[in-house]
Amino acid sequence: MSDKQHLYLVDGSAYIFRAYHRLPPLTNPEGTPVGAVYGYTTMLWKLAEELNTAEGPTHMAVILDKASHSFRNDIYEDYKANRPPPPEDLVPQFPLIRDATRAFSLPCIEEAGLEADDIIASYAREAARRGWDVTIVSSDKDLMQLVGTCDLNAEDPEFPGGGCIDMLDTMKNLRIGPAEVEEKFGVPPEKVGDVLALMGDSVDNIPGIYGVGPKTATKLIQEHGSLTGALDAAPEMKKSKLKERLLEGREMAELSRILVTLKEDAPLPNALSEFRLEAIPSEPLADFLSLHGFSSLLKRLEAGTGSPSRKTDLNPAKPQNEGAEDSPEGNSQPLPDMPAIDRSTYECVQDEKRLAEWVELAQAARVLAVDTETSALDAMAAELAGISLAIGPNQACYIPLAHGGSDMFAERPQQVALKTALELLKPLLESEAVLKIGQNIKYDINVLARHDIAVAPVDDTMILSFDLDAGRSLDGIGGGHGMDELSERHLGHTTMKFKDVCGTGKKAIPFGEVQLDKATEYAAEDADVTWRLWRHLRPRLASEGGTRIYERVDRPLIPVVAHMEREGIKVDRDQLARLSGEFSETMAGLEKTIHEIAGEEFTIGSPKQLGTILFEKMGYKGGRKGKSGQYSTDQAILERLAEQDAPIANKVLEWRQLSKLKSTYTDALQAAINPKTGRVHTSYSLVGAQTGRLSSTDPNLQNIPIRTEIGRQIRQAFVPEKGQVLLAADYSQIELRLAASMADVPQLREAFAKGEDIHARTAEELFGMVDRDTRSRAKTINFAILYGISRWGLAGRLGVDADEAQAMIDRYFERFPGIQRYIASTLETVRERGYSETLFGRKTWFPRIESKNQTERQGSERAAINAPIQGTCADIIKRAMVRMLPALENAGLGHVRMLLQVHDELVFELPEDDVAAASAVIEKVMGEAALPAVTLDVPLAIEIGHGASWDAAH
DNA sequence: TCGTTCACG
DNA sequence: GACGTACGTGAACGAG
Repeated sequence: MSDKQHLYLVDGSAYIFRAYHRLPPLTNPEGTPVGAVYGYTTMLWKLAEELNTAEGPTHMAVILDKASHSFRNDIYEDYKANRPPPPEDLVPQFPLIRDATRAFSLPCIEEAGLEADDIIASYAREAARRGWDVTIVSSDKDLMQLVGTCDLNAEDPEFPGGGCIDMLDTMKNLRIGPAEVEEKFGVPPEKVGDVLALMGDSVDNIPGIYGVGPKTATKLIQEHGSLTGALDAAPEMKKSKLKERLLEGREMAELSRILVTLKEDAPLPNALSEFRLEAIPSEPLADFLSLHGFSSLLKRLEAGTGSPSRKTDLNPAKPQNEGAEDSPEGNSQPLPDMPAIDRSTYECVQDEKRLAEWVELAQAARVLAVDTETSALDAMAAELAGISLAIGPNQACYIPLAHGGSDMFAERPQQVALKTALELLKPLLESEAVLKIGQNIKYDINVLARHDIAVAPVDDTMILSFDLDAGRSLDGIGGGHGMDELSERHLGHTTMKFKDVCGTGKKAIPFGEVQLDKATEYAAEDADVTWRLWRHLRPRLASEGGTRIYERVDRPLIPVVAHMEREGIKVDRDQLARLSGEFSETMAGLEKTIHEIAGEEFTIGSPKQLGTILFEKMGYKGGRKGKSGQYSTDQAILERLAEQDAPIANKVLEWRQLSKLKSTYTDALQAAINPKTGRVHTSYSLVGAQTGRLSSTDPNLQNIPIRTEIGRQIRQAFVPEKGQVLLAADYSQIELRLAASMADVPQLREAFAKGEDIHARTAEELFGMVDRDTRSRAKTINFAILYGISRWGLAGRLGVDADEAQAMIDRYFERFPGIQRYIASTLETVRERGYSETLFGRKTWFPRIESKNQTERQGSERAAINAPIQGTCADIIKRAMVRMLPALENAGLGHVRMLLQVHDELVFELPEDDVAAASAVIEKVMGEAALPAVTLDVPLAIEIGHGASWDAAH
């Protein structure tokens, strides 16, 4: 449909307020503030660039608010009465907004007595009625009422098809369609007005009903269908605050309903056809840009790159990475052999005979999706509530095992006894001949391991997704590999949500208290979806080159990491409690001193209050910073103040350190001790970091203090069992070694081969001499290289100006040309293919690598330079972990326990007498972990220590 | 829920 | 000359 019209309506007034608060206070050469104007101009530029895409606008107009008085004030005089006057330095920018709009040769619409929202609504409806698509460029929630497809207009033969209305939030780069609206409000767009009327709006001074916020408002509309429905139902509600408020507030709600209703039939001052976009003439635009000193845009305009103009023929647009995050190519075809998900087909297995039949069916199927339902999220503490199985699409069941037991059930429902069920399932779950598929199956492995079932072999859809698509979806929780998201993306199916089954917050119930019919629908669907995802993702491994990393690294790692989590690590509760006490005391003293110095009491932990005290009350210099307009009070700033003889700064720093250590470590770790095992069991995420690293949560054991003396006391609380020691083995300088090998830097390779001090060698190369200062600078530069260098970043770190930093970078590249070649070729490959690759073939996608947003693009570039190095390091230690326990076993050291992984370090627990023998095995396995798949040009050196605590092992 | 700060590699 | 600083994480806290 190349003749489809697409109208963009830009909500200019709303935009400039956001731009004003988001951008630094720039001024033009004449000294007029133009920050918001600049933001507005770049936004129009961005939209204009979309002219060239198939999705882009064919028509565009900017709508502005003309005056503060509108017809709503005639109805309700307090409408928008709470609005503070616009900030002083924004006022002179309003007229410039019109200039900017004209500079783009775009029509600019404003009408007295009507707000921008009403004009937008009226144009949007008119255009959609004609079958045009409409995009409203705004994030105003009131406008979300308009989103959706217009009904076909059967009575109007001239315009038979309805167009779609959606929204675009250019700041967040988000498209808002009906699904997003429903996600935000819990109701479809046409009912958004009802929700808004109930909740009111303090900014516009729309009263709503007192005490009703978004949550309650949504619930009321969901339950009663409409505002009137909810208000009418109030007298029948059971006695409650809510009921009273609804009864009392009825009038206010009805008034609010009128205020939030958009006027959709306002007379239109211009015909839609006048909004037709052609190429944007560059002279007025160039004049405007140069007048206000927007020289980067001017340069782009002159260079013709990104010059906004509509091409006459729409080339079939080549796939744009930017838009690809929610639909990786080749993923969207429906799977022809799969029927739609039908929850009514799921079976609840409540007797032994039926369970035995299912086991037999699964044995025959050879592929089985498994999901365990439990009372909590902690695999080491949660109780098993039931198990679901799936052997094909819509062939799924739920086996309740511990449902009922509270008074929510009249009587405990019929179910197979836990012990009997597990006996029947054990041979199936342990059968070499049956592949068990799970979504994050490490969790199920651990839950079932506590019932003496060793689930194997396994496949994991979450990890399949990670190995195929890491980095491709940048949004969402779970890194974009959660089941709900995968189901949506690959199956086009919206799953039942856990919170709809178990509730949320205080009212949440454990899964075992869910009624069986509902529990079956939810649990069996999870298994069904998992099975389908596997069918979809697994074949992609082979066709997209994911087999190597999945089969050789990540899949074998699952049982290994599961085992480490079950082992846990002992912590000395008394030692932690003692530290907590000490920290509290010291903090109390510091707090007193700080308050005395400040001359008043305040919350030291509040950066906002602290900033006010330091920079306003006490008058220290160090200005405001950051996008929120708040004073920054971070470590670097406080250290600078301390140097300027601000005694309070050091006290605050010390207080901060103790506060952090106490709340994050000494207190939290005590609470994390598992009462059954007496140890702390972290949970590792295998998809936690885009680069392939693990991450650790609940508690995070990958960030236990080590850098300061006081922090190290916490490490001392990590201890072995009696008669044993902790042993820590870490890769020395592994990322630099990998860089030297991958980028081919002969001097560094040679230094590593000889076991030289690598930073000293770098200093020698760069500065021709080695002393403390040059070595330290060299070290900083070495790390900067690993992270993707920028001269500003390096300048900041070294305390030199950008020119000097640039000179050092030039020097570095001159001495080590391999590094420069590596960076260039890595970026080239990533731009071409969209992803980076480790030596072992792990892909990380960078959808923003060609972003037109400079900050975003440069950020992606730095990440893309770092990813192959960090990722290769992750691959190597993962391979070592997979081989470690069998190697120890072979050496007669089967009782050595591997407890923790911290990116380049492994921690073990073993009898003191075995340290020498185990060290030899550990060093060999870690040192040779890349082989035979990859031969590095540098040796991997391992440092090993042991002792009576984790601290002592270093 | 978001932003800030800070613990680690 | 603008970005407001290097890469990758997770937890706690205050504030709205």
